[in-house]
Amino acid sequence: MANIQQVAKQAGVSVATVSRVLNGQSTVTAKTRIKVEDAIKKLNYEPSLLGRNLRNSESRILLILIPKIANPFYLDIINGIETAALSQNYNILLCETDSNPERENIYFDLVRKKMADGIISMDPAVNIDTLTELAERHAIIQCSEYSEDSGIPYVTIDNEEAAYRAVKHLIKIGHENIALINTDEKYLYARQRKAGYRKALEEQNIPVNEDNIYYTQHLGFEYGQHAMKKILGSKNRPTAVFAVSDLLAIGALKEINSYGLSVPEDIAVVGFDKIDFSNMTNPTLTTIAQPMHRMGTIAAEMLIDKIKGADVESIILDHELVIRESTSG
Amino acid sequence: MANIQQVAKQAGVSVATVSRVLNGQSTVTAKTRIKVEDAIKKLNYEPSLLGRNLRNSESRILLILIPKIANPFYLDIINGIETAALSQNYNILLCETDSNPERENIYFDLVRKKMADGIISMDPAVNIDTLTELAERHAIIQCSEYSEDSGIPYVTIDNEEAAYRAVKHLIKIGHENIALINTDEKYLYARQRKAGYRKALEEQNIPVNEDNIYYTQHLGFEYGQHAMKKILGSKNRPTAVFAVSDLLAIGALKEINSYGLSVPEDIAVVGFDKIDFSNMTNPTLTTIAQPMHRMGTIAAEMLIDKIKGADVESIILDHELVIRESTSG
DNA sequence: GTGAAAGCGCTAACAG
DNA sequence: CTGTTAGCGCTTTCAC
Repeated sequence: MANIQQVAKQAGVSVATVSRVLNGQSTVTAKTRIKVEDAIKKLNYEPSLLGRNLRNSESRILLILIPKIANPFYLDIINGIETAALSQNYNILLCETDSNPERENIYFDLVRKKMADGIISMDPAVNIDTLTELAERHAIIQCSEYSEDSGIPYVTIDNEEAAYRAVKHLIKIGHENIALINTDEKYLYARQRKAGYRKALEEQNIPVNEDNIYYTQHLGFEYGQHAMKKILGSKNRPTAVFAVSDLLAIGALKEINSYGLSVPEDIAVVGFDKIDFSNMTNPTLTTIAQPMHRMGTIAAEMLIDKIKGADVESIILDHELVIRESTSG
Repeated sequence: MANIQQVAKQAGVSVATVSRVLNGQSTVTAKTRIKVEDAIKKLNYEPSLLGRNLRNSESRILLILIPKIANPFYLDIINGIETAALSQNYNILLCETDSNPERENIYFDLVRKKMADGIISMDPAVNIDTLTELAERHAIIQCSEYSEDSGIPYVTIDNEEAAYRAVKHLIKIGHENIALINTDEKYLYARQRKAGYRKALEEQNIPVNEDNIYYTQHLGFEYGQHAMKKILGSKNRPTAVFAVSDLLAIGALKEINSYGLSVPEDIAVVGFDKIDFSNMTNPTLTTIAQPMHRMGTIAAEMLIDKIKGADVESIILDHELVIRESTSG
């Protein structure tokens, strides 16, 4: 494997000149350039990023922190990040924390040790104190889930407003007894979406019944199934369900079917996220669409700006209610 | 940000000694060690991997090449790879090629330029010539999908045998008119699974009807739906379907439901892969389980061995037929 | 327009 | 047991 010295010798120039050609600097004569390019070709030379990165004190690697790769919610965001990153010559390291602090720390270490230039955190369970501390000396952006107090710039949607619209839609088509399947309120989005649910009900003077609010520990499909089982067994069975994630909603859907009831005739269902599978269920799922891809590209651009030393402002993006079969007979 | 020199000065020792402490070498006095550790703490020092990696001529990064992150098939394998990699202090760069040669080349360049130490390729659409050429100078392992000719070590299952068992199961429960939903035969696994399908039929003297074999361009859900639509419209409607991927099978399931027929009463369905969602459908899907996680850890271990210069042998792992509702009324 | 030389931060061979 | 020093491969000033 040739290095820059051997190329220089082969071309009969100095390493500085080879470096100039490599970096496309225009201060090189056409003639010299050709000589160098020939030598590169002849030796099959590839510049080492290890050398370059050390010299430039950068790794050109971006960390993405997510709790679970398996959660389809992140897919489009990741794609957006990747597109933006690649276009600026950055690569992304996808880090699944599994909500495990040890794993998280392995990845934090990567930026502490300069193997990564910055972090996009999408993990609701991230240790926000450590993240905040890290943000003092490193570039960090929060995406989707965030903590206002941390002072770390974020890009997200208005979760309260989105949940409000979802529930308002259910009310508009005639429902009053609406259950909420929420996750643990330690997560900001859970609190925000619940607030939206409350707001929609209260606005129509429908009393908020705490018994109608169900909490799950995780976002998995089975948890939605489980919550729905409880709902179906309750005394005053709701006629509609709003779940704070599609995965939960799809679980609910399945449980309703197994129970012998129909969606939306007996019970209407609304999800949140518009994951791919929300279109594959029977019936298809009414849900809230977030501009995932855009959120990703914006997060990446914010991060890269921050790495370059720029000041970066938080952004709130638009969302959309997608009405499908699960709320329209 | 302190460097090793400043730590050495602070501790009143040489950089070599600091390096020894960092790397846990036992040739350092307890007293000196303490001095160094104190200095490290005091300066909040973190060793730079950029420097270390250049010096060691390694990046400790492993590339994983997959066509689509969104394909749930890869999730567990990736998890397995990650577990094995992390335990040996490697990190993984998840590379989605989108079956796009340009993207692929960006990632290949990463190993050419020493920013990655090796590749685990799971992309059936990979440019095998380039990969083979790359394998001359770099560590590469094929996982799941492979090319025998390339000479690159692989870990996979016996696709023909697995498909054979799946179809045999359908025959055993009474089916004779069995359709196959396959993908493009440019992929080895497609050819192998079809061979298994043939073998099972021929073994029972059931003639193989080419009209019963349907091809899809991609592995997506919609393609399964589409293929099933054709099958339902055929003159001599099959009573069972074997799809070479769960995604296709789930699409077929949905189409059958929309058509007003029942699974498995009217048509039995078998998939392949045992992705998480195969358990969320109604009815749940009979499918072939591959030891994904193990396949991942083995692939990672093979790759790391290869990076270290060892000789590595290909491995074929066991699979399992998981019988669920879609084939048992 | 090109070259010489310093240095990014680290490890390891060698000497003592 | 510890220090001196060379060098991993590259970029970038500073001279000429």
